[in-house]
Amino acid sequence: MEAFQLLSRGGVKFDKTRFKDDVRLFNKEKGNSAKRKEAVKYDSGELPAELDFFKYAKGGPAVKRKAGENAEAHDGKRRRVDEDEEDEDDEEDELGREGSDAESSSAQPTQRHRVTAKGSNVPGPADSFEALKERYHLSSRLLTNLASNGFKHPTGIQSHGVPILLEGRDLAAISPTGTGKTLAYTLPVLQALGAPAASAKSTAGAGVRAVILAPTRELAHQIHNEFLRMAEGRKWRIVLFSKATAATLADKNARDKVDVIISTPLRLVASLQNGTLDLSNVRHLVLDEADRMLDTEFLEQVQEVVAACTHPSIQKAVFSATLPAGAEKLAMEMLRDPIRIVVGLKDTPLPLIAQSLTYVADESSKLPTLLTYLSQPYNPPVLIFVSSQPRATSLAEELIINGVPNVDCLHAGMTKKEREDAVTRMRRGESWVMVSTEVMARGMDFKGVREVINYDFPTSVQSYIHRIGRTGRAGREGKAVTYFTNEDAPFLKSIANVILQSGSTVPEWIMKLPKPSKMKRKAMGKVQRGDFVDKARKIGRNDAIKKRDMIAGSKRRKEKAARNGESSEQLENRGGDR
DNA sequence: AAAAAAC
Repeated sequence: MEAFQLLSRGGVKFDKTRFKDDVRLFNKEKGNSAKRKEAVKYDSGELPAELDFFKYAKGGPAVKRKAGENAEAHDGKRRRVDEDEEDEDDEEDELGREGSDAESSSAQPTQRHRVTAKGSNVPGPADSFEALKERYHLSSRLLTNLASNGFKHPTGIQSHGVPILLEGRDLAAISPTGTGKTLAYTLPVLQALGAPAASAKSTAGAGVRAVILAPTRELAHQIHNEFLRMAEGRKWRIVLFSKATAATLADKNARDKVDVIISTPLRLVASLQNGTLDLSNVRHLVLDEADRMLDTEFLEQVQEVVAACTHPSIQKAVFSATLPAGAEKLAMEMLRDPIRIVVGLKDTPLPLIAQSLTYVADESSKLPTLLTYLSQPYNPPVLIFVSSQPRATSLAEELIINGVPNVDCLHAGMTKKEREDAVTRMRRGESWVMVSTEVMARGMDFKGVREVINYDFPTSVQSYIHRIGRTGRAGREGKAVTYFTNEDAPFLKSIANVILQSGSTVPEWIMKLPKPSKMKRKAMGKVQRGDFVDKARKIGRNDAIKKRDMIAGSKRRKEKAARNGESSEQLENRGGDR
């Protein structure tokens, strides 16, 4: 526990302004002197030099890249793919930076990914932000804010999605992680607001006019930041809904001056049930991470929010990088005459994320494998996913005990402040190794993340796609490693298929594994350690795979053998399970 | 299929 407290040290207040500039620093944009100045200001002032974690990297014991080299390489690559957007939540950051990165890129983002649109009277895409101004009178203020935040060219989801939303249509948008989805709804919502509710000129009626729902606090916070950046210079009241802000809105007068609310569902539902919130004037409702929001655990809450949005001309939109059939059906049912657009291949990670699978025989082999990995040169920060809160805590402790520097931990069991601090350290590049649960899997946009390690196997293809999507954002390269044990074998093939589909390679023997359903049944049926994979190393993979079918019965054999006094070694040589 | 997250 002591070690864990270490994790929560460094009580840096989460500060949006500062955060924004952190992001800029990462981009080390050239040719934007205004931004550069700001960056410099922070560099020499509030922001510690360590913000540039490459410096750390240089001095750190286990880090391979040198300061300049890393950044250079990174920059060069970024140029190749600038246009995709990020996932659901991305900050504009990537996108915007994207713009600056794209300076040398002649390719149009929108041509990079195939975009498919379905629906009636689909508006054509806009090739540039200026085109949005011409076609839809996108406000000069928004254009200015786009430019000052470094957004030069719309990504695929932006050029297709923004016109649809500006025309007031309902939208289901599927676009890979890190391709700028957040901005794709931020712009139209702000454009539609017009005069702030608080201003005398407002004709919008009383009460909040736009609601954005996201599955985690961290993501809601990030979206809020994005809204604030695009709203700069306007008096819109954009509220990140929390217990504290909800309290201040208990007063109806204050409430009626709010333009946009960004919230997690339950928080909103609580206020609705209190009677301290009225959504009858909401004209725009966005579900970010839509498939997650339509999960059974969230569905009821979301439906309650939807039901509370009673304005007849409400526009609804859902965004995600993944949208399984079940979720899509639910989404389509709540939309009116929707347009559905898919950027790239649905449910496929970005090809610029280099993915690999690493076999670790069992749980006990994971930590040594990770420690070995972290003792060699790597690219910080590394984001490590585990399956539960206790495992996140204990893995972080283990890493600290083993001398890994700058380890952080983030899960929903931590206090609000601890969570905020962890995010801040991450944003500043102070974390080299961040151990987290599924809470970080979706939407979070940390530009610097080079590597994702799935220490615990993801529990779904969607989880896999979102987790590894924390890297490779806004056209950058990324690397994702997934550990698998014998117990994960039943789910291995589905992940392997995803990897193949997105252009990375997997060992041939994995693809020869039988159908997941069949394997799963075997795994559930008492095969303790279906360690056929382990055997594969000794006796050749194909043989091992054949033997796998014998594993189910092996326990019985084992018991019998034990009775006969046969050693497990002998058993193993016969190909039976231990 | 299974856990995490939401207050």
